[in-house]
Amino acid sequence: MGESGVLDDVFEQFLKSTPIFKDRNVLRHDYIPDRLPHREEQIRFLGETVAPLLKNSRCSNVFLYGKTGTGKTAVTKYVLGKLVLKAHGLAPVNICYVNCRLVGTEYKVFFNLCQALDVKVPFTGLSVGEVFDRFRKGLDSEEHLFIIVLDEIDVLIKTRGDVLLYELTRINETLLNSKVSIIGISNDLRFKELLEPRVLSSLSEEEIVFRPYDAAELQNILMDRARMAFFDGVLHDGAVSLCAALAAAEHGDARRALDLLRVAGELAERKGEPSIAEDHIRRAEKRMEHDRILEALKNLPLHSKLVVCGVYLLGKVKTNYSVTGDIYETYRELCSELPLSPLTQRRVSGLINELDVTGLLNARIASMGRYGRTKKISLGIGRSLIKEVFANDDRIGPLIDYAPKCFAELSGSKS
DNA sequence: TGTCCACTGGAAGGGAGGGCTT
DNA sequence: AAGCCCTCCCTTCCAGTGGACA
Repeated sequence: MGESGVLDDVFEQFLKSTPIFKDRNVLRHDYIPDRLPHREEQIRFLGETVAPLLKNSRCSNVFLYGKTGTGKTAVTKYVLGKLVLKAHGLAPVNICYVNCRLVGTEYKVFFNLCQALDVKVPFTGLSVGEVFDRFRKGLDSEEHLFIIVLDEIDVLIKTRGDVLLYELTRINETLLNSKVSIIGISNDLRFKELLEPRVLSSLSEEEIVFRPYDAAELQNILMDRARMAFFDGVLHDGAVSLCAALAAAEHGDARRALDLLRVAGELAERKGEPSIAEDHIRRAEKRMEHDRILEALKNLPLHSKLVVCGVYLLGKVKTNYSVTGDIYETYRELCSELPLSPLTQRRVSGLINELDVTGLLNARIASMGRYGRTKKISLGIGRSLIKEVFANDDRIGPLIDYAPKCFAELSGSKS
């Protein structure tokens, strides 16, 4: 059978199969539904807080916190969406939503704020102070009620300190025509401790806490969405329960629950199966974890890949763990194979820490007494996964079966 | 009990890449 | 074009450290 024959079969099977999805967009996490079950209280509170804008006065700054997938972003977008509709013709309400983690630096946050006001700034080159001044001028050139939503605000503070927030919380003192309110959203509850007291008190004039959903609540949310996403009778009750239970175990993350449901649906669809059962959910879970790691590994910078590759190769020779020094030696060898000039050990040590945070490696510092103090490092993921990704990598591929010279005698004695 | 290893992690600074003002 | 000033990524330097060993 030729390739086109195979494809014909695929398409035919797809067309013949019972349709699963009515509307799969409903399960994406940027979708904001008309109803947000179990968040009525937060919606009302946020609504009450921003309502003064409708009468042309500034609203209090609000600080929302809770773990990922507890509905902070959804509630914010939902309420602000309604507010903008309501304010039309009444008050010059303007909103800028910034995700600090995606945006990255303080500079880029202001860059985004300027764009929201149609103020032109280059994407690099200016001092932060300069961009801030332009933002302020742009803002005050006409009357604005400006709401700044800083999502994942904790990321910004951890990398850059709170200068930005300090400036922003004080900006109203220098504005004549406009008023600014800030909605801060944080996943990290410890975030408040990192903040200067003045900034904290002005930022959290109001506070809203988002508790994790429990399994029953997640189940309601899933049912709600599933009704819109799937055709009737496609989704087994058991599948919903399992999905809710899995997500509840992982700190009540609704986003994850919805992802599971969507992937499970896609698995069933691809197999041409008429319904989604518990087994699909389980397979979806495995699949998502697998994909997540694959993606993370693929997108690593070259030097980080080499470090992971070094740990992988050492793992063949040594059981358990390796230490920084060994990994650095191996890494240097790999560099000279490519060839590529190696980074310093200090930097590699930093890379190892970064990889530890993402979970690709496990690193913990250990003191070996007379034999110094170092990090014990092992792979955080399956070896087959690494081989799979690196074998298809242009630069790393040829190194995947390399035998580190510095540990040749070890590998020899082992085999 | 003190020594001393093999690092760790903070701090400062360099230079590449970018864009500003004049 | 010259002179500045940013950010980002990296290097260099160095004081600090937990615990096995003498």
